[in-house]
Amino acid sequence: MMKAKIDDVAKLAGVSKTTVSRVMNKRGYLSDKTVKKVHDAMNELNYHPNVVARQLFKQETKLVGLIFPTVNNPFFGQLVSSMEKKLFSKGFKVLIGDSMNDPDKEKLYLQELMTHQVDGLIVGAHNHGIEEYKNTNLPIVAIDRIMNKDIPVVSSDNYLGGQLATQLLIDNGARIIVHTNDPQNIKSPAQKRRSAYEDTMIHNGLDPIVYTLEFDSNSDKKIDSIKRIFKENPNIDGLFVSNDMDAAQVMDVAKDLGYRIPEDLKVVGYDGADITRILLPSLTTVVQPIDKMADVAVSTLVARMQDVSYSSNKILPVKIWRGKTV
Amino acid sequence: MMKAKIDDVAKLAGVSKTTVSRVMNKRGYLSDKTVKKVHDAMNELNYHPNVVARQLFKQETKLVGLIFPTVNNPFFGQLVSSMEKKLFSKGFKVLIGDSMNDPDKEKLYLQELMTHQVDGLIVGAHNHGIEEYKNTNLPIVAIDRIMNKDIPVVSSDNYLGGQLATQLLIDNGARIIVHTNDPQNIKSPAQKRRSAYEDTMIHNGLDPIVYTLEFDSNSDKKIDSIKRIFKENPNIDGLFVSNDMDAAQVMDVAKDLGYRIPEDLKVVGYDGADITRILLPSLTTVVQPIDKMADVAVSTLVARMQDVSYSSNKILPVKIWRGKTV
DNA sequence: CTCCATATGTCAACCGGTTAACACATGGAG
DNA sequence: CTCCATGTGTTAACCGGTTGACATATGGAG
Repeated sequence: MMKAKIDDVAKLAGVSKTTVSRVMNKRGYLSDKTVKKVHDAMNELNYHPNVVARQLFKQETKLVGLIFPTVNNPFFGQLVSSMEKKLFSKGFKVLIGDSMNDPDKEKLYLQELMTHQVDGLIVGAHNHGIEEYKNTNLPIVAIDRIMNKDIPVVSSDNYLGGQLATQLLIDNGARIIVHTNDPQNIKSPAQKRRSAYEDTMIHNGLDPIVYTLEFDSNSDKKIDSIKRIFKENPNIDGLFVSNDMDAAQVMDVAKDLGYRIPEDLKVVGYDGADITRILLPSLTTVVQPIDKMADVAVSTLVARMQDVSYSSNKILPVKIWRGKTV
Repeated sequence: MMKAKIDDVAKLAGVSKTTVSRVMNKRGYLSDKTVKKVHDAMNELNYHPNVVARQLFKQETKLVGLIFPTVNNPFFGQLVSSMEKKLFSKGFKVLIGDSMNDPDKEKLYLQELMTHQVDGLIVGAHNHGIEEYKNTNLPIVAIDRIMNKDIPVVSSDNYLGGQLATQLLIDNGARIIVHTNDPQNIKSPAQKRRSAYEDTMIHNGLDPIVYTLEFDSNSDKKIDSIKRIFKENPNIDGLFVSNDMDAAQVMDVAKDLGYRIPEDLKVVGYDGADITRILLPSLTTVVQPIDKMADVAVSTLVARMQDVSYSSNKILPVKIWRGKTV
């Protein structure tokens, strides 16, 4: 059975298709009687306008591309979900690309989003050196990463967060403090947390000790890396973990090795997403204002689309959530 | 600056636009020299074909609509993420609608997806009585819910899971066992877990005790409902919670009230999503095969799109993950 | 009488890619 | 000589909705 088209609605309503288009777009003079006739015909035919035709004509898709490492993660999941809601309320729908920290996947997704003629992009993936963004000629907002000077960035204060986390450990007596972070080829915001950690440690006359954890949750390789931290630092008494998922894994391994948290080992995580706060409320963590980041990112993108002025670089405040691990 | 069109590529390559189209679609006879000339021109112009025009002509968008309560939740987040990956590998992109268990939102999203001419739908929202699905004439796959006899359903074995969870509590000595569940107007799979719990309790000569928890995480109202469980059942020694997020909250409240888990109170959750397994590994829970559900749902949808045969009702097995809460 | 507002219709081009049908050219096999 | 394969071009219609320009009709105000 054929889908109803505007001509079918026009015929059933006994008006021209121009009139149907006028009713749909609320344009021109229209009597109440005609409007009702058209709506009745649409309902009877179960007519859905084909936005593809409209998109082609208007050169605008009302689609926004979101490129993020994954949504199966508390921080990114909440951020993407929050942005999707805000964009929907402004009449946009989102196409999501999970880049999994793989530059080739990120390029592929970008390519796909370009062919789908998205009206804008919000990019939170952190692969370095993707030159293709330069060529898109699209309004872009970046999350947590500087892409170039023309693209506004929304982030939380990762440096301050790193300072707060490290200082909290020091102030609570920790001295042999290890920091875990992403590989350095991944230009993620966690690198600022590392810088802050290192600066704060040196400032307190302590030795920075950094371990790299790969971005692939729950793999044996990661567990091995975590075990190596304890093996190589038997006197460890503090851990600043660059994200909450890793923090959970680190604590699990620590407990298996006999450490009591926080008596023997104090732990601070990072992100404080809603899911984490419910599933692991005991974790002391640096809380990013995720919903606020989403709000600012969407507002900035819409402002760019409309060529109105916007603030180029937003750094939103973080705060410490005191659980029980420090 | 204008976006390059197929005519621009043709002109730069010195061929006809029909030849460019033949190159893009790998159709007809083409010399290697011509193919190279066209590709070079595309690269030089940074040309992205406009799939909107193609969609209009071919009457196919390669978009799939996903309607789920939310993605900011371990179970749904993993399920949607997994489906998105599988659909992308088959050439589809997804448009997501978060219905938040609100029938009006679900209808609105469905409407929007229809106007975007999605090629199919995977529906995991559980609002009752949305008649509009009947009119879509689209291939639809449902997750965890019977919509009508024509729509294939993919679910895990919620009844068996409920049995296993309840029996595990009983086998480990619990006798005053409470079950928490969604409101009954929400036709979620959790209702089968409730049935199983009730049947298993009665079968063991015990009284079923069910409490309703609203679907809005971390609200004070929910905390109050949880507190009421302990107030009204001072001799409680077992809890079967219908999802892991609620289980975490229930345990948090229980600990605040002085219960030791599992000594004083044994707890079993449900879902076992990857995120939960990392953030709360101690939780004993019924693990759904989320990635397998995603795989089956996508395969079934694609089969429906291609009018090839498929299995109408897939119930996938669950298993118990023994953490430390039982 | 003229002009304006209201109301609806007609016409046709447009958005960008797809593609069928056919034309023309060349070379080789039967 | 005929037919087929290879290679490329031309033409034009199509997908569905949008919309400007203009036409026609009616009624009322100045």
